[in-house]
Amino acid sequence: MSSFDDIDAFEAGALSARAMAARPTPYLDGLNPAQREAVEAMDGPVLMLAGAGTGKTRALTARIAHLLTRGRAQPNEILAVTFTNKAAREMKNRVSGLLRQPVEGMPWLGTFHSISAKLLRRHAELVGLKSNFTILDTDDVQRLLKQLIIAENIDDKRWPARHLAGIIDDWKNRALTPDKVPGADTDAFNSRGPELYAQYQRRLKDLNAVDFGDLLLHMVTIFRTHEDVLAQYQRWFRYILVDEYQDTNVAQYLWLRLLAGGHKNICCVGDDDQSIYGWRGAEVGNILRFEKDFPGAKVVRLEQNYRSTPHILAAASSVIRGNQGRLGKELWTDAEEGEKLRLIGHWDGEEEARWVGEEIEAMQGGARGMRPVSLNEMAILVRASHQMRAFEDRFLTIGLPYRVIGGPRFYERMEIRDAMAYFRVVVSPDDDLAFERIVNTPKRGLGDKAQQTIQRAARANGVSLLEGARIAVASGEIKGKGGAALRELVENIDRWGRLTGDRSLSHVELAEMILDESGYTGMWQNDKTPEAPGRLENLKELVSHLEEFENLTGFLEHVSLVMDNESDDDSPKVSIMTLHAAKGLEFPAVFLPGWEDGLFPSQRSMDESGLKGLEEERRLAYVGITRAEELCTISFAANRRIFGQWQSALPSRFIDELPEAHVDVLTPPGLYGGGYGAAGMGGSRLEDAASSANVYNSPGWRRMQSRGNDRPVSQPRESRAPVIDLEATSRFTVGDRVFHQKFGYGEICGIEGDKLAVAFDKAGDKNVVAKFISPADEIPF
DNA sequence: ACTAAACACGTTTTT
DNA sequence: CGTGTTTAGT
Repeated sequence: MSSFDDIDAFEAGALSARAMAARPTPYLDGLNPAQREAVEAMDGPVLMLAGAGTGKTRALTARIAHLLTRGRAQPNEILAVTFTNKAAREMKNRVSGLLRQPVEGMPWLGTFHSISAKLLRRHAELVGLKSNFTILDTDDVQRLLKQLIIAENIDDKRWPARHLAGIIDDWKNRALTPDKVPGADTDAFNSRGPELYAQYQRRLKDLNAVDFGDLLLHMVTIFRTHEDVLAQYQRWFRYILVDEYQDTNVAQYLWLRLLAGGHKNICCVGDDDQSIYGWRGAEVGNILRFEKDFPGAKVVRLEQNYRSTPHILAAASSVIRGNQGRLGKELWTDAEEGEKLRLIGHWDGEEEARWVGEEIEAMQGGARGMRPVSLNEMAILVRASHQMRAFEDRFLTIGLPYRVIGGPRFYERMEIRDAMAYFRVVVSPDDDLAFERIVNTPKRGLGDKAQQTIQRAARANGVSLLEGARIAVASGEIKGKGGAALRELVENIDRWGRLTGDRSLSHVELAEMILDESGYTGMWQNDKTPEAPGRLENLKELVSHLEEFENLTGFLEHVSLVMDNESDDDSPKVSIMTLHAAKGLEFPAVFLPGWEDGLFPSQRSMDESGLKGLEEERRLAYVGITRAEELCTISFAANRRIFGQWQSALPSRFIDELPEAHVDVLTPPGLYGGGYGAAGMGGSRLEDAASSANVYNSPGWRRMQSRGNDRPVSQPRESRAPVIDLEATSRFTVGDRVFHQKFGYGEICGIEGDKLAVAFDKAGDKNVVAKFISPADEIPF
């Protein structure tokens, strides 16, 4: 609602622009020649091919600083697009750091989605929407599609909504509106795909809603059909910068090409070797084709790596060499040799987790003559999120602090979505999806029958569900207990809605009031399940997040687009995340577990996309290795429990592609002499080495031996960790009822040192560090 | 209408 | 194995 109003203000900037031309350029100091070239080539198309750790963000931010300092553009005339909110945030911070002033005036630095949302709110009417449209998340989308599928009498067992959601998303990524779906795709979803897609779009329009894909696609449509609007923005955005260009899909590509079409001042930064989002529509082709799309483009290669040791770089480039059709880059560094990569095989996934835990503790203490490494400097990068559990379980029992990045998202939790639905209904009373979600949560005695009555009343009168409910109550169609509860709900929503404009009540207080008076918090307070306290805790956190926003509307917009949860807790913790989530990050010490064929490279990826899939997996391996600055440890397990079934696997084929000269092989005797069956059978020399080398030079192994493998279960008194927090245990006695964040409720059956033996109701017997346990009656709220 | 118990199903990766 | 979803029983 703001940025375009200052279009005139900018014209007045010409004078100050001239004044700025003479300004110093400290941000250029310390750039290498390639970076400098990319920064100083301001006009015309530029492709910056930036390998991992080559100072890409530095060059990008310096370029923005340069454009501003040279007076080429005002802060609000630069369009800078990233993929993640994290990247956008970082860029904002770094630009303001360079300029030594806040860049509040860069409203067009953000993700494709957030910028598109901003634009679409201005021009919504051009695609038949109102500017206060709601942005649906995947959950909303699937519920909507399910309704459509059922209404069409399609068996939603055989044709699940999530499947259709995937197909439609794919079409949108390829910028295909329902009328443009190609003939080859018409057999999708039992031949009903295109038809359902069209219906879905109509339904979205009725609901005044969009999904993620629409944010981009609607803007592309508007740019294509309204020359004046496009021209306006082509003039307005004088310079365009794009981060992670290798990850753009067709819709994003068109979006960019349209906007850059006038002056062609577009600078794309990317690395074809780090393209890992092909499965969600990213087209590596976009980056490979850049010079054709923008003739005369300047191509700059950033190849000097400032992040990793030569060993790490050698391993990374040895792996990525296996891919065809690369633009070709060779990373080099001035850094010291450092340590070789380490490779270790384990008997099973649990042992792997145990070993990594020991190793992390050893490194914290400064093992192998290496400096002590803080937990913040270590990360475990997995292929698939289900691998995280083994590590979480292990770290929980030994009391090793960890943080999961990108795990189950805060805003995707049920209680948060419920609370948000309440806010949505209050802010926009015709948000039917939100109303549907909360009408019987908490239980108000409104079952299927009552809800159908509401639907009918709404449809018959052409009004929203909320109004339908009002009518159904007034006409006496819904009577009794449910009717009374529904009347109260409707009146409450009205009242809360009036209070949004009330100055004497802050939106935070209003939110608390809504959750309280609706009976929603009460519902969880009365809930006896183990997760209820956690949910109440989350609601509390939600309310506290609200304080950072002006009002409920601003908060809702933020949440629908910025689904990431940055935690402000910076106490030292090991990070656990997927390889995808790790892109763009770096850590002194990196663990890469689960290098087994089928898991990594993922079988599914290879089945679905063949060689292309395998190559993307290989790029993922490249991304993983290049996250490491000093030490990179790769591991695999011979056996893994998946779906409750034990399965054995071969070491990843990527292990064969590691350069022997740069890798140390460690092996625990659990595998020695054939324990790891298939290793010797025609595998690579590294694999052979992995089953025969000894491991006694590994500090993690030494610790493992001296303590016994199942330390927490039968810990010898003598070898107990020196720091025992007896205070933590003193508040408990045997027989107490206690609560644990992950394991739920239980009863103490033993105390030893700072550990408690607890018989959990659901999770069974566990030994847990006392600081993770609280008395059962000391539960939040 | 709500609860408990059986049951199927699934694990990439995300704005 | 764990979760979420459908079914049968109150």
